[in-house]
Amino acid sequence: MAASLFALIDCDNFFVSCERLFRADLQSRPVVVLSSNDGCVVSRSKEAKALGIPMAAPAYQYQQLFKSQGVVQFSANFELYGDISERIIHLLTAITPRIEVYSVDEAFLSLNELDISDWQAWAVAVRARVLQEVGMPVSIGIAETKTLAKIAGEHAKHVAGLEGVLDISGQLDRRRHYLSETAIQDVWGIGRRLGPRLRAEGVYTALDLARLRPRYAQQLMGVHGRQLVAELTGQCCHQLEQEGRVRQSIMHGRIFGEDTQQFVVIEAAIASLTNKAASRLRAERLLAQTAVVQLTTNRHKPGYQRLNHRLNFQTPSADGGYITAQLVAAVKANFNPHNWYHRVNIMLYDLVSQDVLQPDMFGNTNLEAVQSSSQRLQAVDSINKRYGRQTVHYAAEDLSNSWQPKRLLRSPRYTTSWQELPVVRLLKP
DNA sequence: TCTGGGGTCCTAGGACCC
DNA sequence: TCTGGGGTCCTAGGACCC
Repeated sequence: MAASLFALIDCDNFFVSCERLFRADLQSRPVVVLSSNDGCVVSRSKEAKALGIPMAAPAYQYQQLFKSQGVVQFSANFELYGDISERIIHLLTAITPRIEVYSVDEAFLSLNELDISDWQAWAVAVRARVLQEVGMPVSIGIAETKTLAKIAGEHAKHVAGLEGVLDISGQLDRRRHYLSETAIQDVWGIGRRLGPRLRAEGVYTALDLARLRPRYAQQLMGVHGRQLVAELTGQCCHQLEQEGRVRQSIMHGRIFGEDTQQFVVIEAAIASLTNKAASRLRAERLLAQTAVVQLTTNRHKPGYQRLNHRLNFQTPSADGGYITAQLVAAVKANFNPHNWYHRVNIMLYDLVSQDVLQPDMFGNTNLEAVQSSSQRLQAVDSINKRYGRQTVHYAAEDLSNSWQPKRLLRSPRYTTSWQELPVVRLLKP
């Protein structure tokens, strides 16, 4: 079997870089992007990192610093980020169809099929092309396994002189050097729990981890540990995953714009989030057999309360109206009007394809019920596709909008809304 | 006053079976 | 009074990712 070779393409400070695309004036200023409700910092420019603003910092604790240092803040603008992400994927797919879109700002490419002699030069060219055609700065790491490519990508981003590109394939000394320069908690798969546990065992760097006996690694970290050691020594455990994987769940949740004791506000939020999830189900030709609703108070305040309700459907469904009605009824029965509710989550599980609807033990699929609701839903979906999302929606979604998160600092949806296109002004000489 | 949202996978333990 | 061993399924919770 031929040895494997991967490239990781990773956008630099993705959300911030998206905002900068349309704001040339922000190129060298500190910029942060905030989560929904403008709660915490989810993306930071290099300059913002240098000011000591940590990832996930609660924005309210840093307002003073933002002000004194001239940090520019944005609310997350996911419409914009999604569109930029698609453009990059489109470009990379033209380079090779052997691509795994790992997240909104990262993709793995399988390089085995490409006939290239100088990977370093190739990566430099790819990087220049993404910058030229989309305007996005990226880093590229190349190695025999995904875990090693991630590590190479991290160093490509930070080590001066590398210019955003690092190939550590086929060079044991280089690989060892960069592994020894990688702190254990920066290894892909080592999080806030395993990091301290490993350090307590004397494992401080990726190189220390690579040298563990696989059995011992498995004892410490389960089967992941064993795979991690293999990946760090160049044995590929994680292949490229292209589309075709079946999705396990769909979840939508929101922290409310303001905490509430009113049932109608919660009903509106449930209706809206459930219908969003259900239309995603239909877009992927799936049906859910289980739905869960969780309603909670603020966990940062005393007297934290959770209401958790699970429903199993005899006939799998993608009918947002039906699922909403069930979930709303379940919440209503357990609703406590003295609580200040803070957040609601909707989850759809046990997904099956519409095409292989399983009959129950008596041979029934309730096909008629499914078909009549699916005709109605198809009509709704095609209207919304043509005239825009939410053109047709449930009245319950309009009962209140006070649950909707605040996005006071959102930039225009430059590339996805006709009303918000960027405007170019010509200055007279 | 103010602390995101959307996912996946593994494991331990209980219930139950023969 | 004695109190096995092997197996499956389900669930909750933990851990990780971006």
